[in-house]
Amino acid sequence: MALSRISGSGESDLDAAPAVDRSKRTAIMSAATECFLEVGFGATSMDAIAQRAHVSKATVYAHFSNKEELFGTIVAERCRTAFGEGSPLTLDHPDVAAALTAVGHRFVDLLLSAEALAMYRLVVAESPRFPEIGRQFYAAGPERLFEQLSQYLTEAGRRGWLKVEEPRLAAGQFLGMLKAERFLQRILGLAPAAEETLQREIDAAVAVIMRAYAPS
Amino acid sequence: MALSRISGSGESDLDAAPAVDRSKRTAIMSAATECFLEVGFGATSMDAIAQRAHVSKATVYAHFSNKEELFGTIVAERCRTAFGEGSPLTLDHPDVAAALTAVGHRFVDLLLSAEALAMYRLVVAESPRFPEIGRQFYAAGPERLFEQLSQYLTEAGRRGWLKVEEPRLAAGQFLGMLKAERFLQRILGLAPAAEETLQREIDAAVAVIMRAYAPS
DNA sequence: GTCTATATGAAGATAGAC
DNA sequence: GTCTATCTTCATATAGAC
Repeated sequence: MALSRISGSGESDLDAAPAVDRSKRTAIMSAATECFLEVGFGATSMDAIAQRAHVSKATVYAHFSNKEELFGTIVAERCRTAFGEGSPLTLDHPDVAAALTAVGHRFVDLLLSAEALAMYRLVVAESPRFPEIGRQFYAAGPERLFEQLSQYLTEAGRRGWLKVEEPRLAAGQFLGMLKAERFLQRILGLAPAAEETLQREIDAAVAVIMRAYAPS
Repeated sequence: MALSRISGSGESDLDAAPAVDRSKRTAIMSAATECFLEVGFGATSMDAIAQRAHVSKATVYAHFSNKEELFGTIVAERCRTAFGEGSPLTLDHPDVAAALTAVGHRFVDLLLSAEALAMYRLVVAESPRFPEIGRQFYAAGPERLFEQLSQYLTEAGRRGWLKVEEPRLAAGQFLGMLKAERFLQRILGLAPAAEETLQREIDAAVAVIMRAYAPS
């Protein structure tokens, strides 16, 4: 947790006056992020945010005109950073099964992390009220992952390691198999599965893909 | 929907004994269900429920001691009924691919229905506050489906139609492949996929299972 | 049980001093 | 910009008549 460093998309070299401002603004966003992720939009009060940020409520309103804007700003910021900027998924590995296994582990770890679960819950709950955040979330997270894996599968197909006619679809199948059950169980608050169970499921998903898309 | 049938000046023709009480309670539950599914727990006011049920707010409190109890009652009731009592998934078909395709269609249709999406969103959003509903939802919905499909795969394996060592896992893989992307896109408010796209994905998922678990 | 009317409190947002 | 104090709205919940 503890997202302490929040700056906009650019480096503002003008750090003369807004020095204090920045620090308060950062504290507010940090506090608000925690509150929203913990109890959701509706149950988070501006009082609670101000209190956690060690700031008066009026100061919060000096930086964000209302609760919706604060929420939107935070989720947008979170979408840009939470999924990793570069995502160095080096998929040049010659062993397809090993590469898929590595991707699978990374995916499952990310997906089942407490922060990802909280973020997902928040976006799902509020996307009807804030249609934009659903779009942003999907584009920043799942979409990019699908795209990366899809490109890898395309390349693997080109080299004859696999026989995939629709890489995008195959990528969805692989990630879907990994997500199955476990994510749903966690998001609904059921007891988490054992580590070795997850390991087995990743291996099984890889095996299915390898068999189903084996070059004839 | 809108079960709210209010007999105006005391003309209860066909109804005999528990007329008044039941009818109000039913109207309240029906109205509350609609409200909760539409805007969620937090954004639903008891005033709105009373108004939609054509009942005073005090009457609502005469039947349910508070908002939480009303919510819990409704979701529990919904979990029991929404997923179908019998679920006549007749999986005795000799053609495995056809059977899986049928299951796939049913699953996808249910999953992408407006009501299922609303219910899912509600449960996901509120399960931290109401831990019990997450459990109930999973047991009544996904768990039963997994179990049914798992039993079918077990039987198919026994008859030599497939070679599945872990039916539960394979069931999860199949349903996970079907759920991939589309459900997420819908739950996040993105544009729905074309019908033919869904059809293709179901066929592709069936094909993967058939190839991966083909008897050697 | 059901209604009208109201108590109580919480939360979003603002006024005005510094 | 930042604070304290306050306004205003609205939602939960209840009181009391019928």
